[in-house]
Amino acid sequence: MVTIEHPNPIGPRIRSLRDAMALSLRDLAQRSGVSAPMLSQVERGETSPTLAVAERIASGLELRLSQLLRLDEGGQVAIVRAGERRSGTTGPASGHRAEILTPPLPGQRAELSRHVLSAGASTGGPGDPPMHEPGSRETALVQSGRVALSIDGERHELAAGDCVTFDADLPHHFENPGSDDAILLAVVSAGLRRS
Amino acid sequence: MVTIEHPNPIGPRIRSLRDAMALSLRDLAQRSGVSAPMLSQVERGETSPTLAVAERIASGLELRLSQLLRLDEGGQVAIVRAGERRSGTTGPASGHRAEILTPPLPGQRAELSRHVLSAGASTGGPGDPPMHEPGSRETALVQSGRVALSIDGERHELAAGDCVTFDADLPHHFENPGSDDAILLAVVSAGLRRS
DNA sequence: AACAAGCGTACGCTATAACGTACGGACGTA
DNA sequence: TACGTCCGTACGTTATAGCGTACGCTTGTT
Repeated sequence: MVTIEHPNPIGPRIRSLRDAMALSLRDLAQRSGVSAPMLSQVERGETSPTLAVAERIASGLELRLSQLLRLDEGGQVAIVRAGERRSGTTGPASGHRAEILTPPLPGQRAELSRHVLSAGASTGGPGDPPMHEPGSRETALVQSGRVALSIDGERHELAAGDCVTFDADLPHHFENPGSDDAILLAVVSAGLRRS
Repeated sequence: MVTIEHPNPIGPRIRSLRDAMALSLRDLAQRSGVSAPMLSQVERGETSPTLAVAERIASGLELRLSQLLRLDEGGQVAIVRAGERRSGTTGPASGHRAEILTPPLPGQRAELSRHVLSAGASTGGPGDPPMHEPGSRETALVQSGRVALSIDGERHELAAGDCVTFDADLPHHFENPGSDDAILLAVVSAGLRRS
């Protein structure tokens, strides 16, 4: 009999939960409505049960199926420590320093980054192409200093504490017209529709 | 072909997510490695896929299977309306002050808020229901002080500059174990679109 | 109007899930 | 030692998952 491999090895988890509840295969079969031989095959990884059966097994273990699955999903909390930030893209001859604060997870819904602009520095130029995919939105919070956002042919002055939200797929850049460093936190949300 | 009834009608959910992503059955088939006719049967409730196939379908929709299942688990999520957050003080005998920095625009993709926790204060308690809709994710940046995140039965210690990302639809809260105020910026990404 | 492309689903076939029965081993009791 | 009970798993059978092919419908283009 071949062992089926699938990303979430639910079988050992079911067995350990069953043992913790001091149940035999026949006990759990009675509670869940799934046959004992079937439970044995699932626990040993010999077969992949259907969702309908898996829900019954979870119910026999007094869990919802999503809870049962989550027990084997490690690492869904991702912490990026202060010293582990990734450097972002910065403009040429820059004065623009960027750090990405969120982890590089696949399917990450929003990216948080921190930007420092020296006096006179800019995140890009008027002719730069948009750096984000269609449909994405950006929110930027000015933590200190002053910045000007140029987008869609308009210039917007922002002071510390101001928060701006705009379509990130339009050409845009920030610049620091002041004499001190400006610090920005930027949140970019993935576009609504992606192909 | 008889329609199979099972407790979690995942089929319509898959179809609405697929539509929201503007994918055809053949598109999703390519992304997930599950055949288009099979996807059609699953969406129409004609068959219960195995866990192995269900995980591949979820992956094609850029979700973990537990996330996909949670979307249809009614009664597990209580949503706190924006108006309640905007009052600025939440939690009993609080010491927790919150400000929402992003505008209340319809269809807002990510919400940015700032939280101040006094020494010993907490954003909620262990028994609180989850505050965000299924599928949403949260990123929190500790700007100053220290906080502990409790989620899914685990506690994570965070220092100034640390950034944590997690499933916001699971019950969670932050607390300040230190002797000084802690300041958090939180980004919550909109959950998946629902019909 | 004719044609092509894309779509969702019907159908037939194969592989496997899921069950019921029965086996062998371990353990407890007389 | 012999017997009964409980356990997990092997095996054969049936039901169904899962695939590939092809159909009919809709839409867009020429």
